[in-house]
Amino acid sequence: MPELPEVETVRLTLTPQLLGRTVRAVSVLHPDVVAGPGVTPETFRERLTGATFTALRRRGKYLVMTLRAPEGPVRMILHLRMTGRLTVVDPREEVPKHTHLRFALDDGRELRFTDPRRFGRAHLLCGAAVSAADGGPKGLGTLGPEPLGRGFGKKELGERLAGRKARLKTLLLDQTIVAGVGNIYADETLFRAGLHPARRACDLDDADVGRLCRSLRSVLRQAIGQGGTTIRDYVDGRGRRGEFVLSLRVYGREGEPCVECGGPVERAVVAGRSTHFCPRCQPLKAPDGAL
DNA sequence: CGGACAACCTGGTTGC
DNA sequence: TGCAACCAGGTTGTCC
Repeated sequence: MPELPEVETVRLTLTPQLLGRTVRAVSVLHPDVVAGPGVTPETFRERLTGATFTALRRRGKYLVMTLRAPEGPVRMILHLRMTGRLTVVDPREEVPKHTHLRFALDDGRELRFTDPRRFGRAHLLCGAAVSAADGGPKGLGTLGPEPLGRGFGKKELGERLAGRKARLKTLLLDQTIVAGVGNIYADETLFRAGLHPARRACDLDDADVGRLCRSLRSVLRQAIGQGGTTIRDYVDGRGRRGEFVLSLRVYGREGEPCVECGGPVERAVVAGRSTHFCPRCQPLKAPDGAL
């Protein structure tokens, strides 16, 4: 599923293929996937036709594309949700089922957005709305800090978790605490930090927060280095699968031996999500004999 | 604030 | 072989 490392990989692989390219034609094959103030499939097509890609950025799980058009700047904000794919291909390639957007580019190639479950959205902002602070999809405005950002560290994470009674899994999935973490990287982070997913944030000591922060950042960085995680649907902007799936230590490994202690990895529902962990390496309570 | 749950969707898997 | 039930999970919204 596209989480921060997958969206970052899509951004990295699309950037050289899109920067400086001009959109020659746009097809909206399903009206539900376009969104934004007053945006219809017709205005979406009109505003993007003739526009040139000038920047691709990422914020949390959102991909933010800025374009320059004769009528002024345009911003397209995409969220892939669960099964969204964004790829640049040869237009002669067969158009897959559930392709909702097609952008013909001036170099003869084509940007496609494909999403079987149709949860993903392409949000369009034009003119003054591009620079407005409150523009774009709701979730974008309330995002917490970027976990790989320069200012982010143990101190900031600790402040955001301070006094919270909710479970760690819940808070890692909360995009207003920290941006970009989903089910896979929440589980992988907690395993590497040796913290049980159902632990209450307010119970953590200083060292726990430090390990949580370091684990979060190292897991995300390593996953970006391996092109993200492909369980089933995810591919990058060139159609390649993510290799971090080979580095997963608990996600999807229910019943298999823990890579640290050899005990079986367990699965439980925490925060309404399938949650994978090693009960021995991630104890909920301190072992007997500890102070 | 915290937690539970439904809704949005389709495809894949499981169980009978 | 067929078919129904269930599950996957990011986000929003509702309710207690």
